[in-house]
Amino acid sequence: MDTKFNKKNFIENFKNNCNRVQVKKFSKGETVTTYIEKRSQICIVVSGEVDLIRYDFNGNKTIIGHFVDNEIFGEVFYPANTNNELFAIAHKNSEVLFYNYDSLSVKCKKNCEFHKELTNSLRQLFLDKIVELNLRIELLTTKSTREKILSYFRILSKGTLRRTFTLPYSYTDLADFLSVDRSAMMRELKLLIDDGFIKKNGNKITLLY
Amino acid sequence: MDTKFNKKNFIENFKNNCNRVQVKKFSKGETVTTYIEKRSQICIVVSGEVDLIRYDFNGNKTIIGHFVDNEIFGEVFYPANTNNELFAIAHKNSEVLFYNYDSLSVKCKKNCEFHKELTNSLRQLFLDKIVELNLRIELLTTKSTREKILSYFRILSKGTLRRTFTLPYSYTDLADFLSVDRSAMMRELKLLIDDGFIKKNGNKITLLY
DNA sequence: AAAAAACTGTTGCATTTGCAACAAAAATGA
DNA sequence: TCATTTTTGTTGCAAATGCAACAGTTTTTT
Repeated sequence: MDTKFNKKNFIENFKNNCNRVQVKKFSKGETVTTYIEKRSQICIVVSGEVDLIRYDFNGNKTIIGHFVDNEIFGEVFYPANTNNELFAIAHKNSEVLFYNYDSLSVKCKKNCEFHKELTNSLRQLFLDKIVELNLRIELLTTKSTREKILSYFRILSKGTLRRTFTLPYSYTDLADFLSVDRSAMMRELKLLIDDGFIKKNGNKITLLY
Repeated sequence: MDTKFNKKNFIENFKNNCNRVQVKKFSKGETVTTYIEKRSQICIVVSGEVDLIRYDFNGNKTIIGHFVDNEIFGEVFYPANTNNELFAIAHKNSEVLFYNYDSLSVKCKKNCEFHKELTNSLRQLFLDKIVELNLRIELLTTKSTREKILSYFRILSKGTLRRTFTLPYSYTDLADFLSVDRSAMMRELKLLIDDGFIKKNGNKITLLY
């Protein structure tokens, strides 16, 4: 993915220079946005971590997304006719940048450089998001917990070019990401160790296959 | 989703006027692209249907995507470090438009209007794709086959504003889309009928909840 | 019009998975 | 530093799900 601009720099500049954006701070546990109003709002994590939480028909709570540095999220990325209530909640103290997708083509008062760049940059951010979502779908569409785990580990291994790597999630969050029951996942991890597929030391994993 | 341009018209114009794109025809069963080379290639279904097929580590075949009119697909939307082999196969006789994402910013020889529009339009196509992928992830992250089915049916019902609607997939394809075993899904459908949640008449479903 | 291919519908059975529950360890924060 | 919260690790059990297999329809192709 030859990203033709530096995402971090871009967002930093944008945040400091353009008066059409807002940056707000949230304490851990606070609601960042509700996915009910502001349909055209795009959010970017400037610092911290934000969870996307679903309360379904029966009131069950599931973490369906987890956003960190420079990731985009917001209701604009979700279909209007969903059944569920979605909430973006600060997982840690966080800073989030907001702006309206609608206002993209309009010049801001400062006539800032960043609006000119925005169209191209946003396309790249969108593409990155698609890649990320397709990756997740690849994992979610495997048939077994074992395959989900192994596929994910193989991806991490390829990404780092190492057989040993550190998990970017806690085991609790990993279970959410893979959409499996945590205890079932832990059980399967133990079986994978017993069967000689992996080694596990805290949140460090070694692939042995 | 206030799409600010007509997708169908846009693609039709693009196809006819810009000499940087190629449109090729494929017979049912032919390989459209392999997701191994041409990393920067974007594909659009002009007519027909294209399946995205995964052969995993163990050689199991799964249909992980299904593209129809004007949908975009291609290797550029997939992470480079995937474990699996992906193939786009024509599900019916199809026409597919190809062009390079790289060449986006370059003017074509005709200096065509469509290249000027392309950036904005593509951003919208990307956004549509994100929405579609998020919808699928919503379904895939429910805990049970019953919830997957009901959630999807509720979405179709809301989309059409009708309690009775026609499924856009065959039951075989629906099972793939929801990533459940077909026979297990059929069993669950019967239970949903017995429990009075739905009625089913061929590929027409009525929600009763 | 006949043959082939794809799809629907169904079932028994084995396995996988989720759920509930709890103790111990680690991390957080007041 | 002590108390609280979060995470990890584990297990028995019940329920959900995948798999295999096959017959009957429907659709497509020749």
